[in-house]
Amino acid sequence: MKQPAIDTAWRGVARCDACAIRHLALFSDLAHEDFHRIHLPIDEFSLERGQALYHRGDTVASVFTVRSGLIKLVQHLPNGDFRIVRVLRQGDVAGLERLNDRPAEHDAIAMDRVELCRIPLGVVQTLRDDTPRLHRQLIERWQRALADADTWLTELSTGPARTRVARLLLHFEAAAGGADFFLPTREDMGAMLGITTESTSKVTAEFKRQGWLQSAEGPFVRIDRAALSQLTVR
Amino acid sequence: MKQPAIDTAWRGVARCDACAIRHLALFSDLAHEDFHRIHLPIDEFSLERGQALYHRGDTVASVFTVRSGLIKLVQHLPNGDFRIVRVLRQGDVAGLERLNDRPAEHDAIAMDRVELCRIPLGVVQTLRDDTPRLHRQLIERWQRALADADTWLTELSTGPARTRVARLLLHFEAAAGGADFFLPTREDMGAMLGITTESTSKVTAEFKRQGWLQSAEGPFVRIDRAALSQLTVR
DNA sequence: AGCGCGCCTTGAAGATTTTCAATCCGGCTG
DNA sequence: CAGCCGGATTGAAAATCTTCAAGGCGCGCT
Repeated sequence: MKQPAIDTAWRGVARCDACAIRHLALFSDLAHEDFHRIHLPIDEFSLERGQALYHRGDTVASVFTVRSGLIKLVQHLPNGDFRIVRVLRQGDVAGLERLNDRPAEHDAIAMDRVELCRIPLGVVQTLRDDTPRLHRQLIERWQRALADADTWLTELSTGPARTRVARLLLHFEAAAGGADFFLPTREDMGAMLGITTESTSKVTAEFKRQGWLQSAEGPFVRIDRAALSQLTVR
Repeated sequence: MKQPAIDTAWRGVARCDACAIRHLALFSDLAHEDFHRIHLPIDEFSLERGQALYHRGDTVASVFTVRSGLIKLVQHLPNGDFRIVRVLRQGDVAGLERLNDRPAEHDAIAMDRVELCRIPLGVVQTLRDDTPRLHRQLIERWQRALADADTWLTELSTGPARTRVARLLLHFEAAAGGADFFLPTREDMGAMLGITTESTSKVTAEFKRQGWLQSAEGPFVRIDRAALSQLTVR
């Protein structure tokens, strides 16, 4: 069996009760006491763009929460086609299915530099069974993942290319809270939208010409929300 | 708020411990004793094709398990487009999100005659918190729903129309255990695949001409698995 | 500075899909 | 039985996408 491709930047043991993104993370609802119930062998590490967190079929003994950056979940078809079925961002959990002892269902790949926490399955499973709060959090995650999946299908895989790209950009912007956001490669965008890299490029290039998509700091961009929303309607 | 559209054939109070599809249903793992822990005000009823089980935004106080027939979960876009994001069949649970107190996320519509059990939320919630077995079942359902969603995206919304239709037919056949299966309307198939009704019709008509899709008893059909699998590869 | 590499952009031709309109078909109704 | 209705099918033209190929551009490396 293929082993997970984690061989990278190990930052150290985490202190979850002092975590900067605790309000977003899996353990957000744990009470102070819960943290002391067990020793938490949780550590932080990071991946560079393109590195895999795990591959389909892997049976890693951990789940991961994303501290920063973006992780794409990729699913392949026998004929070589593939789709990005979801993108995980800050606070999301990768590898939820491992909690049910299923092998990983996707390839999980860093889209940019990503910081993560590795949480041993055992920790989550124990805490889950003991603390209803964590339990609720977990269900919550399932729900969110599913709602996301449906949205992708309905909004990002329906209609002509221009519409899809517009919706994707609006999504990213919304997810970033209206701020500038990271624009993935054309290939990745295409894989999210079910269109080719070239088509994606043609559309984004046009959006740029129209001034509806402008680059900002570094790899970030901003959009003309109103204009793109227009495209979405018709 | 819109009320659920159930006004139909009420069959009566169910006896879950004697249910014919118990091994598939939500309560499959409950022990005999569990059934006696509470009185189960669960009843059976049915919908005719086209009738709604609930609508997006409804806050029905029940979940439903499908005893027979097919339910489509439909999601609409502001511009009037829509996609079928999943199809529920025997043993599946409709309205899972209600367990988390979220309003329904889709329109749930009968695709043919459907028999259902209505299970009050309270019953599930109580049992869930008391019996780990039911609890595991529930998580299991979430997982399955999510895996389905991903499959739809990867297999049914990717590639040219012929390929998608072929994959859809293979899916249906597999879900029916290789037996003859119910072929939805072209419109519904189109909504699952993200293509127009006409395109769907053209492809299925061609498949019929090729003899890869033949009608069987009543509304049922059978397929040439090998031939359609071929289309899937390239 | 020169180069190579990875990704983006562009064009043109060809293939697919959508659109729009007409017909067809089976079943049901008056 | 004629007529009607809701799908299903078909065709032709127009709109979109994909394919294939050729540059470009920016950036890190030597």
